[in-house]
Order: sequence, then C-alpha cells, then structure tokens
Amino acid sequence: MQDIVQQFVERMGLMMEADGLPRSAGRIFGFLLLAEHPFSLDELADELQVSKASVSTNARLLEQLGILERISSPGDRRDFYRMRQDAWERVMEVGRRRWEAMRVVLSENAESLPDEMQDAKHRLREAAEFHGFLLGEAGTMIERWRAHKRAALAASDAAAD
Amino acid sequence: MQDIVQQFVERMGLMMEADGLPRSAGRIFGFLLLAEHPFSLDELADELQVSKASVSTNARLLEQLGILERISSPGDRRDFYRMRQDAWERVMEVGRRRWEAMRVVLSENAESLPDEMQDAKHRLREAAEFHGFLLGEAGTMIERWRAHKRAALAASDAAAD
DNA sequence: TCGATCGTTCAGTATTGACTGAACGATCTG
DNA sequence: CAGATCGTTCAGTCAATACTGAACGATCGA
Repeated sequence: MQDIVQQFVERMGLMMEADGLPRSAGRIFGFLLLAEHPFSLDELADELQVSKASVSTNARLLEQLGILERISSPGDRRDFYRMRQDAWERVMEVGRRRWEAMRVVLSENAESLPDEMQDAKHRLREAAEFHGFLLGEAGTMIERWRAHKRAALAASDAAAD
Repeated sequence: MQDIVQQFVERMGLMMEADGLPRSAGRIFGFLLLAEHPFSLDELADELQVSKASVSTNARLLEQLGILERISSPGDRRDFYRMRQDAWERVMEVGRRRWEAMRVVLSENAESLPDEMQDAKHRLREAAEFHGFLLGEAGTMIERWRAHKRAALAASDAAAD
C-alpha cells in the first residue's frame, strides 16, 4: 500500500473512532474511499493486516450504515465491496432514523410526565421539537445536496484540468 | 428518584451509548433534562448511584459538548450543573466543528493525491464538498430553528392548557 | 459427490474503556 | 492557620469491546 494511502487510512480510522465506531471500520472506509476498484474480503484483510473475520463484521457494519455496497461478478463467488455512489445521502438518511427514534422517546415521555413537572415537560417538548425539526431539515437537505453536488463538482473537476 | 424519571434516565443512557458516548454521560443528561433545579456533583453522584469522580468527568464532557452549563451561587463553593437553554443550538455547533475538521482532512488529501488516482481524487473531493455543504446548511439551520422554536413551543404549551 | 473456496459465526483472548476510592490542590470559614 | 469542603486527577480494577483462528454451512466446478 502506498504511504499516502496508509496515512489517510489511519487518519480515517481515528476519526471514525471518535464517532464511536470501531477503528477498523474507519480503516476500511478510508481504504475504499481511495480504492480504484472494488475489493474482496480477503484482499481487504490482506491490505489492512487484519483477519478476514474482522473485515467481514466491519464491512457489513458499514454496509448497514449505507456507506458501502457489496457487488458480485458473474462466475465469481466472492463479494466485492466499494463505496456507494450515494454514500453521503445514505449516511444522512441513517442519521434521520436515529433522530426520529430520539424524537419519539422524548415526545412520549413529555406527555406522560405528571403535571407538577412543568419545567421538565417544557424542556422535553422542546427537545422533541428540535429532533423533529432536524428530521424535516435533513429531508429537504438531501435534495439540495443533489443539486449542489452536480454544480460544485463540475466546477471542481474543470478547475483541476 | 421517581420511577418514571429513573426509566427515562436509563433510556437516555442507552441512546447516548449508541451514539458513542459513555452511558453515564447519557444518564446525567437524562436526569438534568427532567431536573427542576440545578444539581451539584455530590447530588448527582447520589441520585445516579455513581462515584463523584465519574460524575465530574462525564459532566465536564457534556459541558464541552455544549449540553450542560455550570453555575455557581454566591456563598456556595459548589458548582451546579443544569441543561443549557440553548443546548440544541450548541450541539449543532459542535457538530459543525467536527464536520469542518473532516472537510479539511478530506480536502487536503484530495489535492495531495498523485494524478493517476483520478477516481479517488474525485471521491475525496465529493466527500469534502459534502461536509462543506453540511457546514453551511447547519449554519443557516440554527437561525431557522430559533424562529421555529418560538412558534412551535408557543402552540404546544397553549394546547396543553 | 468430492474438494475447494467463499462468507459468517463463535469461543477464547487481548485490548480498550469506564468506574472507583484515595490523594491532592484550591478555596473558604472559624 | 487549622479544619472542612469543594472539584479534579490518578492508579488500580473491572467490564465491555474488538480481534483472531477455527469451525461451519453454502455454493460452485470437476
């Protein structure tokens, strides 16, 4: 693996770890972000110097988070992983589900509080309202991002030529 | 502690744990979300059945995340913690800082990649662009939230009377 | 059907992370 | 200044988590 790739992979491992995910998952993410083609489990295990079992678990985690996708070639029983083209939209979608779960909990508890806890009820309502607000904003944001992406990246790539 | 409070506190502990934070921090958060008045370290340790050392560490963590604030009364050497009134705006601000850090890393690496890695460079540029986009959106979102909050909560409280 | 090669799962292990109790410095009171 | 009471820090302990190697079922070609 090239030195600059290795360095970037480690960096992503640390940043994902700061977000509460396994460092290995971050390394897989970093590696595939730079990969020129899809990689199999064994190839990833070899490149990242970890066991196939670890790659299997963490790659599946990233797949569930909407970051990776698994592709298969005819005549090849192996699965190959690569970044999803719409990875970032998917990440935002996963975030929305978490916010929705939080909103539900906050909202239900706000209404079930006894009447003498007015302050608490008010704070819970505000918290629930905030998460509902986030939910809505994130929804429209995905569409704005699609438009933004086309414009921004066209300009960026043109500038590089 | 009332049963309904205890249940909510545990719930918040689990949800924060799913977000990668210590469960104890989540419990403090949940408890103060329902608290009718600020609490000292010793009171929190007593209520949540954990050591004062643990409360000290986790409360400070929540303070850094912009969720809690520490207040002091004249003639009392103790510090008291309570939810910040603008906790959610602060949380969003902290998120923005993380996205900015990520954007910088992605952007720098995109430009330092060798020319033969065109695909990787394109993906990194897109990833950096996404985080920059998030950054901008979150900025304007804070202002929209302030307006939204006033309208929504006024209606909500009125309906409850 | 046999052997080879996938991906996944699982028990065991190592490492990381959280919590505790004690010690400490700082700050106030008597 | 002595004693008390804060909050923080730190070494030690305990629990949770991630990783590994081996075993397993599934799938395919010979």
